[in-house]
Amino acid sequence: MTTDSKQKMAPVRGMQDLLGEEAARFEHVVDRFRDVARRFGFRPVMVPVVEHTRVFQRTLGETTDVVAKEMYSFEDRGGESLTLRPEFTAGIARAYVSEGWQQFAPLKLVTHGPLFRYERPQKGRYRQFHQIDAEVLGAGEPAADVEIIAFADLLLKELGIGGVTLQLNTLGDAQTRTAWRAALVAHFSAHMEMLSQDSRRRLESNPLRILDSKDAGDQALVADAPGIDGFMSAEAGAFFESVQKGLQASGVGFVRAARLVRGFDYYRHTAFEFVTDRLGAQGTVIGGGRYDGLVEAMGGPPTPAVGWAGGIERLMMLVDSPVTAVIDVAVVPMGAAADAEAAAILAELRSAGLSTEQGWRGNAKKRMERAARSGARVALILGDDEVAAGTVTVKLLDTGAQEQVARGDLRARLAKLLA
RNA sequence: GCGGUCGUAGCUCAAUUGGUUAGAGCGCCGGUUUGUGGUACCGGAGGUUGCGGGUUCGAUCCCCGUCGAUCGCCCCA
Repeated sequence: MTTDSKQKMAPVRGMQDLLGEEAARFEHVVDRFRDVARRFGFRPVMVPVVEHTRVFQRTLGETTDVVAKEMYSFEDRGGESLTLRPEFTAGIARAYVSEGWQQFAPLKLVTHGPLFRYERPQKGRYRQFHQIDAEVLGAGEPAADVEIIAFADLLLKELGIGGVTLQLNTLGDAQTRTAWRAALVAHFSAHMEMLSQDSRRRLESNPLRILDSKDAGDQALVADAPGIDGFMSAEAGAFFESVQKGLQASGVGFVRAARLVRGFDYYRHTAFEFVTDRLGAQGTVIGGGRYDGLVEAMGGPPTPAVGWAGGIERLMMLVDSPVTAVIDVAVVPMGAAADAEAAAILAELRSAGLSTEQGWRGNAKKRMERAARSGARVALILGDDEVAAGTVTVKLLDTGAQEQVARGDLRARLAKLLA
């Protein structure tokens, strides 16, 4: 690439490098996710980043944008079509089938990692993005829906994210959804000339989507479109009722969003989104629902399932308290004898569970500067005098107070100071 | 994929309606102090103004293209 020789190296479009506070916030989101997952009894699952292209084609529905134009697909050296995963659910369902995980059902699983979609990047929307993901496989009870939504709700609380609303809806069972969909198509077809260009296309591909069109003209039509409640089967109605009662009992606040639908074909019953108005056009922070037909479509046994995914980049933008890495102790050795002693002290403190740092270069001033900047609470100054006397100078960096501590008493003294 | 705005040092931004050698703060490196930080003072490095082309005596500034960022649409976490 001779034309690139002058050009600075840059990340691929829509992919980003994170360092410092941003990287720390990313980790913070994942840490809280793991902790809350543990409390809800979810177990980790690992699935590949790459799948056979047909895994996503079959499950996402041929007409969705993700499959039609957003997949990172390529041929490997054997000529097989592979795809970088654009979402988690399909891969997990595939694993459930190919690994015979039905023997463990019901399974409560969590995972997180990178996903890829070839889209126009925007704030909170990237070509490589990251999600946290939770799934319950093999449970058709509304209590599973309640539990997994409560999980997301508690996570948002633990992250201190306010101003997020849980929007809840149902798509009913297969009959309900089919009947409702037919009624919507009839309604919108009757007013075809008033529909926006986009919505005319949706009428073919995904009529439910017209319901949350942002076009003002469409919204007028949507206002008197038939609601799902008129088509709900008794079973589907009872299911939704049960989910709502469970959420209320769990203290999870929500609003009914009758226009909320899901893009993917395999959703049934519960659909939900945690939305915010702080991220521009990308309002959804966590979204999910029930997908009872998916595993069967993958060639597995009929398996009810419910899950959600949350965008880590979006969540980190809403975490307002920055989390900074903290070092307990910074060691400042001066001179060759001190270097050896410092290595011994570092090994000891690290084994004892303290986070430690040491100045590698510069005079005492430079090393103290770095020690202060590392965020350390205590500096250990170690020179020829201390080595000879078998002591360490312990300095509290916030007050500046310092004292001589015998080498053998160091750990006990530090434990007291850092408590 | 479509439309709007933007692109100057590592970062945040200046540069009078097109005019000498493109500046500042922060950060970085060094010094005042080769055993003491968060303050102060002094000095230094660092830019083909995203990239390519055009107009002009002359372009950071005007025009076109391209790449990237950003906002909205589509779709979605």
